[in-house]
Amino acid sequence: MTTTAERSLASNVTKAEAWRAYFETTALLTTQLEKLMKAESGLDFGDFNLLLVLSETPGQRLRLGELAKAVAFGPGRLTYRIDQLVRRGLVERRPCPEDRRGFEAVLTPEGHRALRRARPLHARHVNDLLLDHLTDEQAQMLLEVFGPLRSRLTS
Amino acid sequence: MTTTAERSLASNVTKAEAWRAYFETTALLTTQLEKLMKAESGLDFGDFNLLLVLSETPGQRLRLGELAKAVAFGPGRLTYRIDQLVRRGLVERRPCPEDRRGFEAVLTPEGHRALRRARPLHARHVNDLLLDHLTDEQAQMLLEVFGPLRSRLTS
DNA sequence: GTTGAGTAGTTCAGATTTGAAATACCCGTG
DNA sequence: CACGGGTATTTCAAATCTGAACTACTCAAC
Repeated sequence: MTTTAERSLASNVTKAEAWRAYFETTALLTTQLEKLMKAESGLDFGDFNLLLVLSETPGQRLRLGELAKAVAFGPGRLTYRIDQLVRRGLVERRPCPEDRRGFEAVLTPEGHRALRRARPLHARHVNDLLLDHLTDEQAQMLLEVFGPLRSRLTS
Repeated sequence: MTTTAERSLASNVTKAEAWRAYFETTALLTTQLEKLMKAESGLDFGDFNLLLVLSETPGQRLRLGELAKAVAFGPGRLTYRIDQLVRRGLVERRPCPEDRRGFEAVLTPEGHRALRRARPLHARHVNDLLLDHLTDEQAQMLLEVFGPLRSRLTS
């Protein structure tokens, strides 16, 4: 027979294993993806995600704070990264009219081109490493797990 | 009617969304976990994982290279981190008898204690942030997705 | 045993990240 | 309009990470 306590214990064991698998594998996955991306396009993961977020926003512009939240960067890190992108001409830093404390990052045409070049590489690697190995149900489940989690963590 | 092409397109869209949710949420999650861990125990994520891996190994010792693989650290990074841990007395670096090029990291009693202290904190946060929100089926699925992926990436 | 290709770890310089101030501005209240 | 607490971003030093040499050793072939 299986008691409630035993069932809940078994569940916790599975959950612990799930955490380990998820956590350790994610480290491997992002490491490898990062390496591939940096080697093949000139954009590392951080660059790519910043440009991606910008590209999806109306006017391809975003307040620095919003951008920071979107990619989970602290303020110092964001300033540094944006400086880098500005120096490379992929992004413009422009003072914000409504709030003189603020700035917005604007995707430049170069930035757009760089993103366009990098995107298929990125997609290919993500497919190769992860998505092609997922059933539709698994993908659905990932969405159901991480979507709500994102809201919870963001709020 | 739904053609094969349309179905596969829909599937790819879901998969792309799943990737975004997974990837972005993981960044948020690890950031917050890192912050909580560092604040409450003296161990950050890297320390914790190194000690954890060591603690699970027979004799609580492991060749540096193995350890590096286990936590997905490059060689320079591992040397740096192990130095840190040695300095704090949590790990001992000991020459390897069978191979004079090599060293093994050994968990010290202090290291064991530090891990013992940190573990419940870690578990609590992981539960709060993620595991408590998962159904058993979802946990099972995470295991089924990331377990094989780990093997694939490790090999 | 000498040579030479390969492996384990370290070192070092440069790049990036962190965390804690510092600066400039916003906004509500008196 | 002056005050003061809050927000947006930058700055700076210290910590950490990366990648490319470099050192010391192994192992197999000659």
